[in-house]
Amino acid sequence: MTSRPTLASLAEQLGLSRQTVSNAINAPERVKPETLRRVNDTIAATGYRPNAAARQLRTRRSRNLGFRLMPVEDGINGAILDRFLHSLTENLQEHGYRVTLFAARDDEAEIRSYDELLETSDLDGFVLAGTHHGDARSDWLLARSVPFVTFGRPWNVSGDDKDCAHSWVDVDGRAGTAEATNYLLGRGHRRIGFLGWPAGSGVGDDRRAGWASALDEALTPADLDALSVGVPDGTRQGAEGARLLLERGATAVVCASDSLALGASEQFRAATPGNPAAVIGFDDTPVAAAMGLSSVAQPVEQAAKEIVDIMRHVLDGAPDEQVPVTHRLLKPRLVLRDGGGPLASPLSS
Amino acid sequence: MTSRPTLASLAEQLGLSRQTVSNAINAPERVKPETLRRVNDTIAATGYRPNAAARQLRTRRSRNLGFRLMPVEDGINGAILDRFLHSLTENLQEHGYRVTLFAARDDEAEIRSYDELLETSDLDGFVLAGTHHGDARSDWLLARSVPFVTFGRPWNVSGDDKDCAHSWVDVDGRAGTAEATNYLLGRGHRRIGFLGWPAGSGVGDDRRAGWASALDEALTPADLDALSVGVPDGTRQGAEGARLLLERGATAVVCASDSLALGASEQFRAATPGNPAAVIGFDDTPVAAAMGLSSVAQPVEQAAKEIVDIMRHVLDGAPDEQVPVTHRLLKPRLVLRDGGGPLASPLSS
DNA sequence: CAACTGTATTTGAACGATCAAAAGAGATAG
DNA sequence: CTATCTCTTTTGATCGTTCAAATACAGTTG
Repeated sequence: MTSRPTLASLAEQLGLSRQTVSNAINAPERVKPETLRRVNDTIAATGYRPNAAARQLRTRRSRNLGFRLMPVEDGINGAILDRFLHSLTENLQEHGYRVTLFAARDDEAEIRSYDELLETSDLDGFVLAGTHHGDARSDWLLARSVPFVTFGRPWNVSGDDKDCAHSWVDVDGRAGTAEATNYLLGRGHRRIGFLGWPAGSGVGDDRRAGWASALDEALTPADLDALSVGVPDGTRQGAEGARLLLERGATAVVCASDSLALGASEQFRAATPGNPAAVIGFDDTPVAAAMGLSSVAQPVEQAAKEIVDIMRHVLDGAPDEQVPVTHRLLKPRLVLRDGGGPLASPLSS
Repeated sequence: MTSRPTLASLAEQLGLSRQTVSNAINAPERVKPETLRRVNDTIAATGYRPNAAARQLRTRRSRNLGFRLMPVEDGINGAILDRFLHSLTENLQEHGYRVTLFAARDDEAEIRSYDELLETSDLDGFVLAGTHHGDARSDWLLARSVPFVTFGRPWNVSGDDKDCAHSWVDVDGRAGTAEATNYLLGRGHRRIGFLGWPAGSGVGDDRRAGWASALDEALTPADLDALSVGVPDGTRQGAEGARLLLERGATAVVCASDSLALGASEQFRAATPGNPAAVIGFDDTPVAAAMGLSSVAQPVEQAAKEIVDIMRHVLDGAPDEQVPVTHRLLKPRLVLRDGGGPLASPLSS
């Protein structure tokens, strides 16, 4: 066994030239079928693999995409990004791409990283999670026409998604909370509260809107107003908010996150012992599963797949081809559990 | 603004040769101080960054390490790997290394990935999580003398770590459960149970051993035997196991995971209403934090740092220098919380 | 038969860095 | 004055691939 085979060594072995072997790999249609077969045979026999660095040097493509790891926050909601990242990696891998991670404390540091990673030319593009409108990061990338797709809408103030200059894939939170609310309506609840975050966050307001739309006919605007509470994310805050909602006569609650739902569920169970809590969370995190909490599940695997599709379109397309900006809104799925904590009996439905 | 600066363009600008500029970057001591200053100035002025691909092609180093994303399991314990990965990325980044992710369904597929990633020569080494003795992966990597460090001991049957042929960093689970048990002893508990997994898993047995050693004097062997329960990981199983322990007179319990602890805590609270549950989990996952559960925290950040240190030693050292195999066992930390779920009152200690 | 067509293959250069060895400039010694 | 040594800088080759253009060859065509 000598050294690793290269194009040149293969070519010599076959009595061909480098370039023909190269063509057999990258542009098979240019090569005579008979030759192609011979080349493929020896490639298989020798286990030849093109050297990534050499290829990258010449083509200026690394088949590597960057993903920024967000600072670990509460970790409950972080779990969903974990699943996303996993799925992203798998999907990209199938198409010969890889994910390179990088960490950054804030958006500014993230941009510095972009610069660095692009300058050394080892990344072809980026996948961003959680952009906001006027996001310095997307602006920076757009200005340099670096390929990127975001998981999450930019939430531009105008509310008009059409003018967004970059592709994104997101989950329709509004549809999710609407479905959750409708489910509770179907179970006979009327005074269904919404436990979310302080107004102003795109995601939060969207989720609230779904709840409000579902109750549009069942409740008066005044009631809607009373039954909507906004608190910072967290279990304790969730319990606090739920207490308020209970005081205002809520018999069920739809939450903007599983953290909130966890706190709320505890509060509801304490208030109405014996009854399974009519609390629905968001994100279907492992905690929700462990606690038997119903929750709205984001189809992160599908999101990752769609993002990869868009990316491939951009990266594998002809160099000058102008790929249209794509926006995809995915429907979440309501996952029903007994809702009463790990030991509660199943719903008698 | 023309095109990206290269060594050659810098050299021309300075009236020097490529190699001198290269030396200024990679071996400053070989360059006259005055020249070095001039070079550094123009590097700063032009924002020059060496092209990673070209460098990689020549040096056969990518400054990229591979990390396999495990299949998402329960996600509760997955959170700890998430933190680890984050810290790993940050630490490597500080030293000019990057993390490339890849997914694999099983060990065999993982090995195929190694092969692929190494052949195309874009990875310098790997960081593995969760190895076991006789692990095909570590054997494969060792046989090819690919640099790698594992997070987790290989748990070889002999129990003798000394003969392990590769470097690892791990957390001393035994010390963790011992500390937890001692804490409960200090609080007046005597019949302290252990809720773990079925015997046979290295990690699980290690954690059980810590509990047993702390109770060595307080309990008879028979009691120890009765107060140790092994069940598959999960909240429901934890509750089930805790029921058993309560029947056998346990007043407190140390668990091998937060999932188990979560179920146990629920069970204990139901059995002794009013009292905060004397349940201690393991891993200090977000769930534990959210539920106010005490737990043994693994210093994953430190583990990541140590792993990076070892890796740097191997990769940045002289090519022929034989780096000694390193084993590091880190002490976990007991994180105390009220233990009574999100709404329970704090301990009246 | 010369001129054209199209297909299949080859050649030389380039990508941007580093390695190995040579060369130039001073200093020191014999 | 030459030889030797050290310090600094330069030269030419090389890593393995792809690009752009050239070549070879067979088949049409007027």
